[in-house]
Amino acid sequence: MNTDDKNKEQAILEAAEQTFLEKGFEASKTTQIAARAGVTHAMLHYYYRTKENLFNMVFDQKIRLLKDSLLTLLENPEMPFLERIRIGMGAHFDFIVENPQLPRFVINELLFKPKRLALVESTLNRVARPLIRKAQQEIDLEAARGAIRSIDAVTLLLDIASLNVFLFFALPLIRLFAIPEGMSEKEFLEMRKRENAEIIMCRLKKQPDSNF
Amino acid sequence: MNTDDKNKEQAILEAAEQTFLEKGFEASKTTQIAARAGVTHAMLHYYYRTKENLFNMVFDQKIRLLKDSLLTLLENPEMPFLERIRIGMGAHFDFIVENPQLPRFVINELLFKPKRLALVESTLNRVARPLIRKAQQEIDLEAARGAIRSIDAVTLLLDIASLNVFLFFALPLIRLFAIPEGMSEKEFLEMRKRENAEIIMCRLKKQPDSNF
Amino acid sequence: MNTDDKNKEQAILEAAEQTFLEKGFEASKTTQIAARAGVTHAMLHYYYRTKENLFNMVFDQKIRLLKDSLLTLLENPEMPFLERIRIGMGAHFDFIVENPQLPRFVINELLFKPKRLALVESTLNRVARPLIRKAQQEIDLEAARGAIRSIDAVTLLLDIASLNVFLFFALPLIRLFAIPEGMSEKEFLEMRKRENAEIIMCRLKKQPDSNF
Amino acid sequence: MNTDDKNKEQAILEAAEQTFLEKGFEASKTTQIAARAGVTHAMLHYYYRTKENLFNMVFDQKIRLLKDSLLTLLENPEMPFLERIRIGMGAHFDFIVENPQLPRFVINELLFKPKRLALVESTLNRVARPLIRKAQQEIDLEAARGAIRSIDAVTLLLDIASLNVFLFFALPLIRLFAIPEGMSEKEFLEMRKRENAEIIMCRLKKQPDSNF
DNA sequence: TATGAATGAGCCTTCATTCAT
DNA sequence: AATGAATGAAGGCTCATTCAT
Repeated sequence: MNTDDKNKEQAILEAAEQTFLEKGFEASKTTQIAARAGVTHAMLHYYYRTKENLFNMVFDQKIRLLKDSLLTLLENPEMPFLERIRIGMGAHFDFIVENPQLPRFVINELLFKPKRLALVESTLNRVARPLIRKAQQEIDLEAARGAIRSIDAVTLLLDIASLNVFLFFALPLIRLFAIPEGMSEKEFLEMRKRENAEIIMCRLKKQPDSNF
Repeated sequence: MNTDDKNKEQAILEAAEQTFLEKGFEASKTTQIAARAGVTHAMLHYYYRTKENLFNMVFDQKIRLLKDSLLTLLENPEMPFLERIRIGMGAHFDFIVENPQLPRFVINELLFKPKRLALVESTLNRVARPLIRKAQQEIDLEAARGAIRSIDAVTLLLDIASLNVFLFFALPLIRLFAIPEGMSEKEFLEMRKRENAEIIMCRLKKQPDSNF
Repeated sequence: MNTDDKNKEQAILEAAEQTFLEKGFEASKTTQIAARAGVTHAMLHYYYRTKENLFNMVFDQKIRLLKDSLLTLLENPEMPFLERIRIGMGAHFDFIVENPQLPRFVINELLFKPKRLALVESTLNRVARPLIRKAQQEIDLEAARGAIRSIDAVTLLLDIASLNVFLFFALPLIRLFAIPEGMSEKEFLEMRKRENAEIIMCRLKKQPDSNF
Repeated sequence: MNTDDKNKEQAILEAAEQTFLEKGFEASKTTQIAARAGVTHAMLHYYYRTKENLFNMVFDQKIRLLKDSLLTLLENPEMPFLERIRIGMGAHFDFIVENPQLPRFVINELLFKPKRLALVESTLNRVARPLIRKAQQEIDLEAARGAIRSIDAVTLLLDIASLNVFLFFALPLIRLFAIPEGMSEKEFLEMRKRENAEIIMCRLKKQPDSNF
């Protein structure tokens, strides 16, 4: 297999990735993917046999990307806890900026397709549970020494994910009328990044009863 | 037209609604919708002519539902500002509990389909802009009298929506391993509702610089 | 059956007639005919059972009309032969003006549908052959007494029909660019009527050898 | 692509041509065309995409054929005017003998389909008008020098077309009972060819007033 | 490896016709 | 008599996949 072959195979994969991310499995057509990759339709099936198979390649790569990025985010550099959260949130946000179609893809093609979700369930249990347990331990430690309010780890992670991810679902709407005059989209996103971190900081910060 | 007849027409609409909400336009098949409704395939076309048309009926109803609920949420009962936010957030949350598939439907079929988004753009501009302006005025008033921190209205709304909506995207995942032992899903959602309100209250509350 | 009923039945027949004449059997739809007649689709089938049957009613009526008109044309008023030809041609021409869609209908639905043609073959033989024989006898008589050139009866009839009928096939084209400036379509048709008669007269007129 | 492949594509086109010529667009079914061509139904769509498209291929070719033949007919060999008319009429007649279904096809699918006629209107104006003008000039010249009676060019062309074309519409009828005993169809057509030319010659010939 | 050709299955839709009331 | 509802059959078309070369 020479470079050219690899290129073709890769071109198909990239065209498939773009198409699947944009439209999902059903609305994507192999003919169109092949055309986008600049190869014959038969070629696509020659390399990847079935649409399902091609989709799985893309899917697995995206899941791997997601897993890797999450693991990276949860790495433990020497840094105060809150600072690490703040940095981690920023990195998460930036990751989505780089992969803006990924959240929708994951939700539509993984979370809301029971069959596919079942396939990754065991992996999730194996990988996610320990991570969350570890995170909880650290949070408890911080709370115990009075650095932050006590909080459930899942709750915190969900808060962060909600703020960081949902923005990108709302973006097409926001573009229509909610970006302030004179502000570029990039600036808007920067502002949101700060806002999101701010909210989480505020949430974690030790404070008097929120009795108002 | 007796009850049975109406039932058939209605059954098709309901089957279509479920199917479209679950799978989106492309992945939904009229044959399958008809089967689900317990009618012949031709019957579906007899009542609704085309798949597109049937979809639009469902779509329009959902958009109307969304619009009505938003307007209700933004109504102005006699109540302190923060309390109104809290109540409104809860109502919003409850609305999604009742319509858990709606957010994904709106995102996939409206926000990420440029043609469809373009169709409602003018309506959005007409309806949403004034509401936001009004909200901003009120916020500014509250901030001026020192009741809350100053905040951009869009930012606040986006914060609220993010927290309330994204939860339901993550739910299939959460069900797998993140609901604490002994807690029902209902209890979990109740907890999240409080958490979301808490975060927003915290965000709005007047406080010293978050200099930690 | 009261007047109203008859009206409905008649309305269907008329709508069918128009539609079948315009578009032929296959391109005509019973739904459209019913709509055109202002009755429900089921009504049409209630009265006429099948599309085929409805078509036959229209068809038979048109064939009868055609036959009657031809018989009228070939009637034998007391008049010199050539004059009778001229008058008959004009009447034929006028008949087509009144039934401009009939020739195309007959050609498409009768002459070029072998099955249908077979159905009327025996009738034709019975009716047309004697008429032609009689015409030939008269022609031969006239020729014998030197009033006209000798001619085959079928040839003459075909000449006449060609000139009178084909004009109406060419009319859509003629309308586009061949009607002289300042001449109305009606005037154009009058001119053609005279021209056609002129040609036939010329053809029949006793003359020296056409050796040029 | 070997001979067989081309044959298949070609076979479809030929089957389509025959079917469309026989029945027109609406009454022709792609399934039937495919069967007639001896290929699967999907194959037809593989090569020609849509029925409309396949029809257009046939249609355009027929229009081209028609145009070319007309231009050939109007070519200007060195020959006396009347002789040229006679030769041209014969060629026209022979062209229809070779393409006996063409006139009906043109009338039904072009002249009586306003949309299609509109499509070619500009071409017609561009091509036909000058030709007619030129023909008129020549006629006027001949008339001026006393060689023929004066006549409108459109009138003459219509006379010729009527006689040559209509015959083929009447042919199914003529076959049934109007071909003289002992005469073959071929001989009959030869006779008609002469008759048609004779009539036009007679029409053009300088003569005393047709006052009989 | 590469590809044009080929196909079966399935989808959306229309339509003539029948049925129940 | 009248009609809304219902349906089987068929039509046009797409698409993932396979085959022959």
